[in-house]
Amino acid sequence: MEEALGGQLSRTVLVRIRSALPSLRPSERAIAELVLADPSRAAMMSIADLAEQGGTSTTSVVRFYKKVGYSGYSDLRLDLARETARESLANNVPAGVYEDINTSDSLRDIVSKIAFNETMSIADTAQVLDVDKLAQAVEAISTSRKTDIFGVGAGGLVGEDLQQKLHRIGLTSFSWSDPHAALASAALLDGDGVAVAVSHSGTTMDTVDFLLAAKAAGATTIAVTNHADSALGRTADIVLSTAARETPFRSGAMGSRIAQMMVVDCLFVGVAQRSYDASVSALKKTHAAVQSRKLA
Amino acid sequence: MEEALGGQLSRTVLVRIRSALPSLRPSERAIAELVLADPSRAAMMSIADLAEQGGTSTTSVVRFYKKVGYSGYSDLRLDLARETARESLANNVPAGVYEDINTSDSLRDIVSKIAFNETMSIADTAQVLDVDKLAQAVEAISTSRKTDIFGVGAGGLVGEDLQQKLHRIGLTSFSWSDPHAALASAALLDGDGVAVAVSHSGTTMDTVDFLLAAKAAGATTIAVTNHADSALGRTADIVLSTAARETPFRSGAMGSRIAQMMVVDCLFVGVAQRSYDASVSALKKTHAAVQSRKLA
DNA sequence: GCGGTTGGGTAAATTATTTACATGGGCCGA
DNA sequence: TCGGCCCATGTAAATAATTTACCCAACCGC
Repeated sequence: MEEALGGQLSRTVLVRIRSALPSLRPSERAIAELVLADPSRAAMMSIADLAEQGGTSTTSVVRFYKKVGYSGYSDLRLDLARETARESLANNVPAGVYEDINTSDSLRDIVSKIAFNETMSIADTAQVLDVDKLAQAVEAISTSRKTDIFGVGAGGLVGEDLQQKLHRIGLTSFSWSDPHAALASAALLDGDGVAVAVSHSGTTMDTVDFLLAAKAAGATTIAVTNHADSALGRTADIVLSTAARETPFRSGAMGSRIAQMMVVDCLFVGVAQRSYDASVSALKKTHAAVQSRKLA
Repeated sequence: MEEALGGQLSRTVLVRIRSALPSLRPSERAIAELVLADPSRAAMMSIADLAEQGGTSTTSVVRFYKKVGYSGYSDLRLDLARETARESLANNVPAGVYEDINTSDSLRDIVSKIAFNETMSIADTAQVLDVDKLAQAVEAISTSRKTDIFGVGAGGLVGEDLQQKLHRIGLTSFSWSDPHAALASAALLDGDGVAVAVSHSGTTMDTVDFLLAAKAAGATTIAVTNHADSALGRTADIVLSTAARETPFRSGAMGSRIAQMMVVDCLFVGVAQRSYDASVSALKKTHAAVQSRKLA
């Protein structure tokens, strides 16, 4: 009973109550049984409620939770709430989220499946992402004079996102959507430049050509791709791997785009952190700049 | 917010707090931020504790939780406990992921924090997303003659993403980045048209103007925003709410963009599913079309 | 039947919460 | 620049919850 400490470390209230049961006196036991019968309801009752429903007094309720090991009633209450929340979650895993989306899915199913898929894409990518490589990429971009970014289709949007972000902390970067313009810019890079290519498959010719041009010009090349051993991956100096789940509606490219965004965010925050004060001040300025276009 | 009912049915406290944030007064917001910074700790604090730590008074704490939609403090407390229990189970969360990113974080920490933040943004959004509203939006877009999409900054990228997706299944849609062009196109909409606006805050003037123009022209208007009670939300016929976590590096807009993407994906898949065969065949064609630009 | 022990409760003390009301600072019109 | 008004916030009183102090009754062994 000496483990006061607020009770938050306690494992499983219900188990403790159950094991204390034999040592409880009748009126305390009545309370215990009430709690065990419906813990989530109990969590929402006051001491007085509990006492009344158990046909006893508030004092007995107090004695009950002290014997179970709590120093205060709200500690018990919170633990009860936590534990029931945990259990309801465990029973709540929506069936079939792994499957692809089909005609019989309700909109609710679709939302669940997409949420699951995208969540997993992020989690997997976080796991797969090589922090050393990320550090190299951060270093390269931070010290770069100019960063050219290229991707087509969905990858292009991710590239634009990175460009917007880098720009906002005062770095010079360009995101190209036209392959010719991208090639031209890449050709003008030098040893102080960086080229970033975004492609899920890593097989898009234009994207590979872009990195090749940048490499030929002497720049550091970075690839964001799901397939490190693709043409793109083999070309790049630094490969940042995504781990997207591309199940539902394959061509929607939902998981891959989310995973790429996540990598780009890490890249951005890593770069911003290296010059923290300058970045924060730049972000403040850029934020303030758009405030005039906002309503109250 | 009509779901008082003691709070036990409430979806995701943190989401509610976050979306109420802009409408809170400074001292209330201090409390809100304290809670968001460490919800599980907040669950164990009394009103007085919270007031003291927030440098304000108990009254402000009361006003805070009333605005967020709770009728009593213990309701909030319990929900906080439930939710943090759920989250810590969902992805046995490394310590400190709630905090903002700071100079002492390693790259590994950064990756963890971003992954957690984005994962939760998706999960929260999935929970908060109103399926009926989504169905209405899907219906409107599916039967629309033309869909105009507008957003600025990060919202613009999300809009482009939606445009690309709709286009790929053969629907006529445009994503505008220039506000004048957007207004012009919106003005030409009619009852068969749909306008989609993407804005986290819902307060960007250009975006609101765009929806107003579309509405005046007779089109169905859809808003994707974190703040349903913003100017944008009040303007739109259909509001699709996101529930982004905007903690780390606030202006990075990472959580909001991910959440918006997720909503857009649901919209897209919903629309695609309504005409499943046509969509799948269109997707095959568009996929095949870009194969020629790919390497073996 | 009498001291002591055990179970249980009443009511008072303490602490937490909610509500009512007061204050002060900023903004707008004159 | 002044006065009034409103908004944000706080102080303090009222209420409701909790915890503690203390009391009573039943039972048990002698």
